[in-house]
Amino acid sequence: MAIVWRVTDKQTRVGIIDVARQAGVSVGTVSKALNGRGQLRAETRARVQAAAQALGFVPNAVATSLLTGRTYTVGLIMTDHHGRFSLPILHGAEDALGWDETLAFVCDTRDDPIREQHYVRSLLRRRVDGIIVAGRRTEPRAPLSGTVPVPVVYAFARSADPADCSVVVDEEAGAVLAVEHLLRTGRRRIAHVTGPHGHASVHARVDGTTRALREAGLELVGQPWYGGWSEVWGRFAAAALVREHPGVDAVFCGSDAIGRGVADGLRDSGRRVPEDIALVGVDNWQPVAESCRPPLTSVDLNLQQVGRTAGALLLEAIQRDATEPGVHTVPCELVLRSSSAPAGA
Amino acid sequence: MAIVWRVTDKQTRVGIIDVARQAGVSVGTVSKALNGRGQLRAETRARVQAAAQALGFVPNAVATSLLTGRTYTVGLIMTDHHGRFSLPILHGAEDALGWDETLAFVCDTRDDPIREQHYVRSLLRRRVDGIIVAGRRTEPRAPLSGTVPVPVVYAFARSADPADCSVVVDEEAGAVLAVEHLLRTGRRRIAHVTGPHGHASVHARVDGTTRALREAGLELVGQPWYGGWSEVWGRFAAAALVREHPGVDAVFCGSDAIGRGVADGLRDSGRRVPEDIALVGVDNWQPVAESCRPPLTSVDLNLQQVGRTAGALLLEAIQRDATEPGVHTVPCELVLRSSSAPAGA
DNA sequence: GTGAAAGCGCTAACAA
DNA sequence: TTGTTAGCGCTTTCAC
Repeated sequence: MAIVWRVTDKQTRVGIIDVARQAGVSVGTVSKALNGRGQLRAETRARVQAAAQALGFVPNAVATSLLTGRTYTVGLIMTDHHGRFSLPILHGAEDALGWDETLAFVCDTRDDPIREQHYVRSLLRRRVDGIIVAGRRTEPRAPLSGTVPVPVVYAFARSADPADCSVVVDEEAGAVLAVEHLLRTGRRRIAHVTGPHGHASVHARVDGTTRALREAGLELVGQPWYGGWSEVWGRFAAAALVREHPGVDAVFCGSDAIGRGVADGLRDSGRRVPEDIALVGVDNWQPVAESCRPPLTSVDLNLQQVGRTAGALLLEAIQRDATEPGVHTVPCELVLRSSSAPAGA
Repeated sequence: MAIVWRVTDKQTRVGIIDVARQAGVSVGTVSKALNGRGQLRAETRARVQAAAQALGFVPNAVATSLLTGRTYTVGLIMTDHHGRFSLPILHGAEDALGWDETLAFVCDTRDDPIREQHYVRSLLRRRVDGIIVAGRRTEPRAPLSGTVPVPVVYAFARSADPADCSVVVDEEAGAVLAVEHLLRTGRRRIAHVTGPHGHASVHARVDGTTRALREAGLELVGQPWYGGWSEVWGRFAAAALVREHPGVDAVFCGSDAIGRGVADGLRDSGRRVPEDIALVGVDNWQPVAESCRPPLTSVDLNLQQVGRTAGALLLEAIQRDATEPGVHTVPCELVLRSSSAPAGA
């Protein structure tokens, strides 16, 4: 970080001294007046405020931070460059942290651990009050490396260290939600088309699916169909599925993209959605779920709520100067669209 | 902004004084050693560095900023909450500004001018070196309100004030690119299905389309089809289009979503893409363009380049303490996929 | 009710 | 080659 010493620092910026001079008081008085502290005559307070206003005074938060040790900034480390997971988390965090109080540095690691380390150092040099680490996948991730003397909350992807504070989505319960909905609307022969073997999300959703079915005294139709996260995979799987299990009357899909692919594949195979086969996806990713034919019922991961919770935990940790360890879970929500309307309807 | 006065400020944080003590030198020497300035014996420099290392010293950028007047931070104001436009811009800007030097505060205005004003104030209080304002639509937008004593660069949506510095995409040239490609691959009866009347993007693309056709001595098939940005609109338009103009052999679509809808609509109407009708979209939005059947050729808006240019201009403005006024234009690029393969292929 | 002064952590001039 | 010191802009204690 090359430091440029400003030879002719623009003295145009008005400081508290200027306000003091203008108002005919001392800097201490200005500080008290502007921050509503201390015992001041109302008239004085008003005079100072008028002076600040007139001069266009903008307090220098850098100086305040140096003094108080708090910067009212946080770092958000994200690993999904498209922001589909991290932006909702950011919004939720802003809500919890007070968007008009705390500003967030957003750092996209582009999945490079070196880059991540650089960003953490950068954030710590700038004395952020805390850090939120937003994941792209839900497998536990390695905690930030090195000593991090500020609170850290992991969001979406939990930290592998249980002593850290993490906020995650209850993906298994989300799958249960989906399957129970299908059962409630009269479906009995339910298949599951999902993403790649080896993804934590995939397994959580498989577990939830089989559990919900078992509790209803049913079994999954066939094995889970593991593949990719893409529509192409969904289309392919749908064709194969109806060939192997012609009696299937519902498919719970591991993502909205898969769900949309399945919808198209089923239509190509001459099946009607939802009349013959009902569909539920995961993500509630609007551009996909709403363009699907028919629009796709989907499990919303509640990412904004994840962000809100993470923000709230971080705030508490900052104020108490200690992080609440453990994994905090946020429930999913089912968003109904026409792909899962009862067969009779 | 409530200030919390830390009664027991954690003295655990090691400062330059601690390093000085540890290394047996003065703070001035530590500063020089760590920043590679001044004339120091190599041995001293090494000793100081070792001490800093041992103590886990992380320099306090807040103090440096207070002194030098530069924070090495910028604000990114975004208005598209999903980040489809602003995140690529952010990435480009990071590249130009040096991601290991400058950190960005990301502020989502959620399309609320009040909120925007708050954010600007917040950024200015924190003494950001500059601000990038990323738009969601390409109509000129109102400049940031109030006095902004740092350089501002508008990206994607230009500022309505020509004295401001803006970086925009040459959307009209993008349309020309698309149409010329269709012409080059043997198409002659080209239609245009696009978004809502009244959007600057829509008009730029219509203009580019008609210009390219005129230059080839051709005319658009029918009128431009104005509608929405959605796939649903694309599907609807495609059906109507082939009814009204059965001879059409290509459609330039105002967005990838529209393009994908058109692809589906054409297939439903018994037309083959690209054999009977070629398709080109705009945005090069991967999830849509690649899932399209067939994958959609698309005009890439080069948003990352927009961000890079904006970042470079901002950096220059920061260093020279003056913004280069005017509108800087970034060209589009055509990304070929199978939807526009020659009819013969 | 208001002013004076110390000091947050650091850098750069200047003195030694 | 190294140490000393002033001061960035602000807040708070303490004296008045």
